[in-house]
Amino acid sequence: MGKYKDEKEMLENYSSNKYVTPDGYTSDIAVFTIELRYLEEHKPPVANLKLMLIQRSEVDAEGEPNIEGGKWALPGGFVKPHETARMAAIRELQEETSVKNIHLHHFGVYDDPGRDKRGWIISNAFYAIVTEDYLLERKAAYDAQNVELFTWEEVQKLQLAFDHQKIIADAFKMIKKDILQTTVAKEFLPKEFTLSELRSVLLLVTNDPGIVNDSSFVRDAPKYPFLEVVKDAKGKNKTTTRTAKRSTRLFRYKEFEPINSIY
Amino acid sequence: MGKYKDEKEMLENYSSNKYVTPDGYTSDIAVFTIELRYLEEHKPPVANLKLMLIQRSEVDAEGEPNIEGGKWALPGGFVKPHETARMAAIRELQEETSVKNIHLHHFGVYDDPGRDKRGWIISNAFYAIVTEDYLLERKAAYDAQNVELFTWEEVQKLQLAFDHQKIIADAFKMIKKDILQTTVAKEFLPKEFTLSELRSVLLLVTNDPGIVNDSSFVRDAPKYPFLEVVKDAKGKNKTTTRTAKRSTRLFRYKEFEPINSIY
DNA sequence: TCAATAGTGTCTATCAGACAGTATGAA
DNA sequence: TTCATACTGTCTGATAGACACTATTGA
Repeated sequence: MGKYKDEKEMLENYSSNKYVTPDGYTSDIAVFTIELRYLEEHKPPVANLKLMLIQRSEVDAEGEPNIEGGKWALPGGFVKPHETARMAAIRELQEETSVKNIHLHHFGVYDDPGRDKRGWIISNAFYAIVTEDYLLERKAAYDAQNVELFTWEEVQKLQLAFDHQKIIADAFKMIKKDILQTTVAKEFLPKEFTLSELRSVLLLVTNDPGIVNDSSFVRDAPKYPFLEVVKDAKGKNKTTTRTAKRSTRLFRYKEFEPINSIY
Repeated sequence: MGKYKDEKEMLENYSSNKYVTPDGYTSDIAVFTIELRYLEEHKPPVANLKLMLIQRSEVDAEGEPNIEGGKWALPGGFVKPHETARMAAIRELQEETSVKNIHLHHFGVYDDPGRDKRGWIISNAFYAIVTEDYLLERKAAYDAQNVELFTWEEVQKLQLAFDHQKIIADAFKMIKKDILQTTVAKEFLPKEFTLSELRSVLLLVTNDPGIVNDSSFVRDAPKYPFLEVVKDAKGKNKTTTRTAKRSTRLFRYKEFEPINSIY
């Protein structure tokens, strides 16, 4: 028989000192936006996939030199006790961009020993999708130098903090895959959108002829099981003229995720 | 100016005591196997997706009552410093099943506060795929009571340790999705396999008519861009009679992962 | 021979890609 | 009227699902 009489007593005597434990548990968030630029009236938008980065300050709150100061990095921070990594990511996003109710997707854990000079620090990587207006609004509130949107090509040229170059490469890979294989594209679009708007998002990540050819796309898209045309009270198709002079149908996503087999 | 003259000095004074840190960082592995049972000679096998669980001992090495003792659980354990969660998973798998070079896929992080009574303990969940013979061999070496293979239906009836019920539910969901959307099915099959063997794996996770209908499947499968027929030295199709009296073609996977769009 | 699995042939409806052509409405 | 975008029509070849049929071989 052991020295504890039951599990309760055993738990009270449990100490994490028995094990070496991590020095920190963090969440980093790759905040994506697709700029849907309506360059001219009554024209479909031009799309651009961009990532938000912040420039780390040279000194911390106490005036000490900041770790990886001056470099560009993903927003994020330490997970507090009684929080999950996801909760921390949501909190950090609110603190840093005042964005709520956002699509947050966990896509990896980064725990290479040596990824952070401060010690054994584990990062949970999420990507978030934010509409452009949120970020533009928010950017004004910041020191303009500190927050910037970058395309993948631009990111590659930057000096990034920690292993964020790797995290960001994975984030772009994942989001491009997810746009094609899930219905996340909806997070980049208004609730009700035209087919040309959807198409401009998809063209960022594929050159499939069925999407490149606009008449094939408009023929097939209304049959997708996860899309539906928006009707008004009288049962007529709801339309807009923001992408063309001729009024065009609006679509929305249904609440359901298809799974597409490779076989 | 701060009290440290450079980053080096600052790092030397960095202490993780500034933050509350996790009490443990672990990896848990959902070890799957597909029993391909060749019930009769010259017949296609019957497939069954099973998960390996271990029964936690009532007392630990020191004779103390073990946390969640007696319950069934995923194999796994603490990540050591200078290890990644993946390295720990590989190590635990070797220690517990002596299995090497196995397909390991990270599919989630479980960090709900309160998921482990011992404190703030984070688990990285992986699924692994192991051929049946590995496990059968290994099972003999264990106390027979301790290791068992379970189907999803069987798992649901068990009392499981920690939040392993949730992790396992996610694991089954993920592996079923991955079998259809990636080429992991190959991990369940011999290097060279017949179409009926592949079909019996796929039938576990789909009832798509193109796979259910055997003649449609054999017509289309040779055209899949990630499959190829195995040729012998003379350029003739390599065959086997393990699934039929008539000799049948062998296939193998090519080194490439297709991505299938829902659009 | 029969039974069981592998594989082929064929029919029909649908679909994909290409592209021509029509509809609409602001300028 | 022109032009750009939103659609519709149509042609052709490929594909999907269904299912009948042939091939092979051990028992």
